[in-house]
Amino acid sequence: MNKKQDIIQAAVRIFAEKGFEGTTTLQIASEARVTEPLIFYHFKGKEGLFSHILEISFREYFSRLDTLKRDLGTQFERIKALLDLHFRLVEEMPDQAYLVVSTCPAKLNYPEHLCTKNMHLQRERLEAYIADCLENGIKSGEFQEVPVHETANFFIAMINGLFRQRGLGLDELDGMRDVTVGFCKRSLVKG
Amino acid sequence: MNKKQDIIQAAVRIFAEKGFEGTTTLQIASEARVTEPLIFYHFKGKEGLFSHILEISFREYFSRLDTLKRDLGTQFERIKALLDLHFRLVEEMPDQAYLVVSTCPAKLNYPEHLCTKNMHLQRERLEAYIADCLENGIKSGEFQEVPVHETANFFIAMINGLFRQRGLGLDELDGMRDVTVGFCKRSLVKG
Amino acid sequence: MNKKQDIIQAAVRIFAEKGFEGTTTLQIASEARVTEPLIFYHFKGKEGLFSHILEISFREYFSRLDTLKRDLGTQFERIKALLDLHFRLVEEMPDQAYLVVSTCPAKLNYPEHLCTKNMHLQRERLEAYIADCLENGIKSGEFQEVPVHETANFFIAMINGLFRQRGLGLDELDGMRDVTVGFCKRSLVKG
Amino acid sequence: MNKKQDIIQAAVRIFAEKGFEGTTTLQIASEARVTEPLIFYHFKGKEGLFSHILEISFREYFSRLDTLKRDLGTQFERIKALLDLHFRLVEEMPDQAYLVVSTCPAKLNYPEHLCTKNMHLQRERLEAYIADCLENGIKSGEFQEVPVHETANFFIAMINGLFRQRGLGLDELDGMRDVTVGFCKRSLVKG
DNA sequence: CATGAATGAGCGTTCATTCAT
DNA sequence: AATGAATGAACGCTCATTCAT
Repeated sequence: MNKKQDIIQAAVRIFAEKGFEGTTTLQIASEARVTEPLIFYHFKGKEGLFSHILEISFREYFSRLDTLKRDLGTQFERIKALLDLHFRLVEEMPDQAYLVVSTCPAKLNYPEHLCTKNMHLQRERLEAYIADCLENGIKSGEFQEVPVHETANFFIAMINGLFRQRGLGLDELDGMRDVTVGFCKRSLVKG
Repeated sequence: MNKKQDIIQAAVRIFAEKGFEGTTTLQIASEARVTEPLIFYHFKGKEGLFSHILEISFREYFSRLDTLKRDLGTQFERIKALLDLHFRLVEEMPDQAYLVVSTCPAKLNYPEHLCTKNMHLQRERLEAYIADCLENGIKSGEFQEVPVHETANFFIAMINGLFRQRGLGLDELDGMRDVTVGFCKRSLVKG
Repeated sequence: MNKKQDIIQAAVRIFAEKGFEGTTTLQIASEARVTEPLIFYHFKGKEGLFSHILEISFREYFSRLDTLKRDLGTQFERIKALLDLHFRLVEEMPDQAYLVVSTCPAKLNYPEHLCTKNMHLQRERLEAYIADCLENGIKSGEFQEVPVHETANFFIAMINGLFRQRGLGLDELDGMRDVTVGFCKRSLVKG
Repeated sequence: MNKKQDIIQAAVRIFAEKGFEGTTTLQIASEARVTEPLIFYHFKGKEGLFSHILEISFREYFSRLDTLKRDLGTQFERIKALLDLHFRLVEEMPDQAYLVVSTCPAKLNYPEHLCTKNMHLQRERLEAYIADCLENGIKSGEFQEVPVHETANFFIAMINGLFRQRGLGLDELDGMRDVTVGFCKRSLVKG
């Protein structure tokens, strides 16, 4: 079991760094201090290992999304919770986070690919969550009137952009979270 | 001359779709209706072709950045001009735009790579431009007081996120531009 | 004990179907509902298992040859008994019969191989038996005068051809036996 | 073109000696004094090379069958011509002949395989030819009355057996041809 | 007796690249 | 300018085998 985990750990790191095609099974095996065939023994091959990692990453991600509560004080606190969740994710598992964000889009042309299905699922869930916040906030007078669908879409793009930037090590996390939250709050919340 | 352009065109499309490692010279040659050695005759090889494409893409991008005027009416109009520039770019040359955004980050570990240099250059220029807008706007009372550096960083991430999303065909362009501009305006501009 | 037999049974079938090189130990293990190392425990390995099968197959074959009686009524009845023996063999143990006939020849280049030795032994015994029949038959006036050595050789080739054809399921056994016997009888027996 | 032929020549020899699975592309490349990738350049791979060889072998075989004349003096001369054709074939191109006879049967489980189709075609043609000879010969009184279908089948098995034996170098050709022809003549032709 | 984990050796294949023409 | 032939290097993967348990 130890070596199996070593493989996963090494693979996550290298896949994140070099992408799927740019990574060789030998690189993974070397970094995991294991021989190549063991990758084929535990997972079914390079693709299988990659899928396994995606699966556990998406599972972790979706399970975190599940923890978002519907009944917080204000709608903006729900928005903030969503942003926090992503900042925390990228902080706690930066490689996995970046791996998904950077390699999955390349698979969007293959409708049956694990990436495609999960990415669409992710977008649907994020959009539903954000749209719900916005609608409630607008109805209750907490938020400005904004086009719900497009704004949700904008949020998703923004989150992805922050995600990638963070994964690439191009900014400092602490400041960014507050600035992001502040930026969104001023734009959405009335007064 | 014709075939050279055919190669570039094919390469841009396939590199954008499959990434650098995921693309083979045979695929490019086939799509360009050309034989492989011609790629080596015109460019120095796969890497050379890739670099050539990056070079012209970044050149086009930077030359567009150069057209941004410093003395528009308000600072937010300058911000808006920057956003417009990116939306227009992704609309006019979607493959090149997406290619740069999606494949360059993978090279950030190689400090000497064309991608790395140009990406850092891009970030510096964007940051300088946005920071200048923000500082002027804050000083003149047009903008809220925001942390300049972090907000510029946030803008860059946001622009990248929108860029990628658009390149992936995951949203509709028209609505997004207005929503984005509106979102930023409400957050920045006083009153 | 049970599992050891399961392995042999599975191996005979798959070796016969796919040849020695075309068969993997995993295939055998799977079909025998056993793990691969057990093959190495009971036999010494793939080659050992193969040899074991050859050994029992040839043993069975030679022991059947031993039962052929020298003092039947006519020499042609001895020929007929030989043909019958082979038809019965392929009927009773088709996989083993076909396995030997189809995989052994490939080993003829290795003089030390079990196959080579046994095949030469088989040819010698068949030739001796047939030649004896022919010589006696010719001397007694039962048979036409035929070149003994070459005719024996012809018989061996014919038997092998029928064997293979039957093993491949390309003809119906019943009719073939009578036709074969009749064909040889008319050719050999006088008047 | 030279090297392409070298590959074919080497492949025919080694495939014939070791079978399809027992042969490695490296062996072929080495014997042909060529690098492995050239096999994939000219043919599409190991399987492609194998198919190519089968194709030209069967083509040659069938084109020889086409030359068999229908209007020879006697029906037995037609039978003799068929036997001669096979003895000549194995003499002139022993490797190809043996290759087909020894490796094709293993593919009979795959109905779509080139081998399967061509082997069935071969059997049909041989059976049709032999059956025609027998029927005419019986009608005209040249031949004994024999069951046509089964005897044709017997002939095919016999030819295959002789073929294989010869390909394996287990007998001497010259004597065998006369003995075979004589054996069949005595059995078929009246008086 | 039996297995899960692990490996060394080698296989068929791909790919970017070179070279003679 | 352009190509067909050819190759060195490396890749993902399979397989028979070993070993600790």
